[in-house]
Amino acid sequence: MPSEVTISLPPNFSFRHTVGSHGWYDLPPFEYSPSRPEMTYVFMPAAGRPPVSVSVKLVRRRLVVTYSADPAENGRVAKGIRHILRLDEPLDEFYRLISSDPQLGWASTAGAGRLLRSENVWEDLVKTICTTNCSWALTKKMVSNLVQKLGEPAADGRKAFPTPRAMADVEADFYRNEIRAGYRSPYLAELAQAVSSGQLDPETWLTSELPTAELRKQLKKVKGVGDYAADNLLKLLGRYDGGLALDSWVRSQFYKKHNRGKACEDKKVIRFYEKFGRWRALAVWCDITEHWFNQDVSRSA
DNA sequence: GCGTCCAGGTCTACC
DNA sequence: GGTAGACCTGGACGC
Repeated sequence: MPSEVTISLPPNFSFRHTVGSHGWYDLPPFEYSPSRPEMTYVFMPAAGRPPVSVSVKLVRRRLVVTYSADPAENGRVAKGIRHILRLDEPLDEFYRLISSDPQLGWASTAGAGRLLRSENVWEDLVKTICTTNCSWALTKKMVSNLVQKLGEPAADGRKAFPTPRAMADVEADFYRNEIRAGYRSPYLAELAQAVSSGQLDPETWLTSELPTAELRKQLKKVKGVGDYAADNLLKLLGRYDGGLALDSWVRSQFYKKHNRGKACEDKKVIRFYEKFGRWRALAVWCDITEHWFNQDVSRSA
């Protein structure tokens, strides 16, 4: 008999805009199909307990989370889902700022703007490194390999993202030959060692009181994390006042939408979103992903 | 089927 | 601080 926990939602929350906010839903241990609005995820083993595989569905403006584990896991599961879907993130100021904006008003109407994230910063950090300098297909391959080859299975057989310890237990050659991480292999091995040994604790970035520019410097100290990766991580940490996380795809979308298809310097992109102040990185993302949700921009859960 | 070229960010060495 | 070249993979392309 599966356990179940129900989670109430903030008024401006959209399930599909949050889960589908960026590509994370397409990477294990997430599973999601827009045509079947149910998200599954596997929480890592914790405190000697095995991974927990959860299924999340929207039922009458509430999230119903079912999982095959002891009901004593209710607290952890509910807290984890709130974190992943950013249910406690205050976006009222952002929505007020964009509500009358011709480009972004749709996002406040739709309840978009919450960017899906993993249960912890460690997982987001490794996945972000796997997005750099390669196609999305290769990112999927690397992350799938990590989960399949180093992740621990939950009761239903689905595997969690590997822990720092599990990743520290293998050599750089394993990442090169088995994960197909290429030149990122020594970066992943070094990162896993640092986190596993306690030398680096990415979770502290969530509550860091450092100014965003300083925190960005900290992130860039991790090998494999450059400008784009640091800015992407800052967004997942809830900091939207860093850089704009401009990669080739974001740039090409901007050129199409705002520059008659012609390439331009990043300075022009930055100027375009300046008016959104400390929300600029979130504004960029909402703007260039608008077409993903064009079929229905109502707050349809 | 094979070889070549290219795109994709980051690192390091160098200026 | 800015720049060039290397890193590695997989897809596209030509033969």
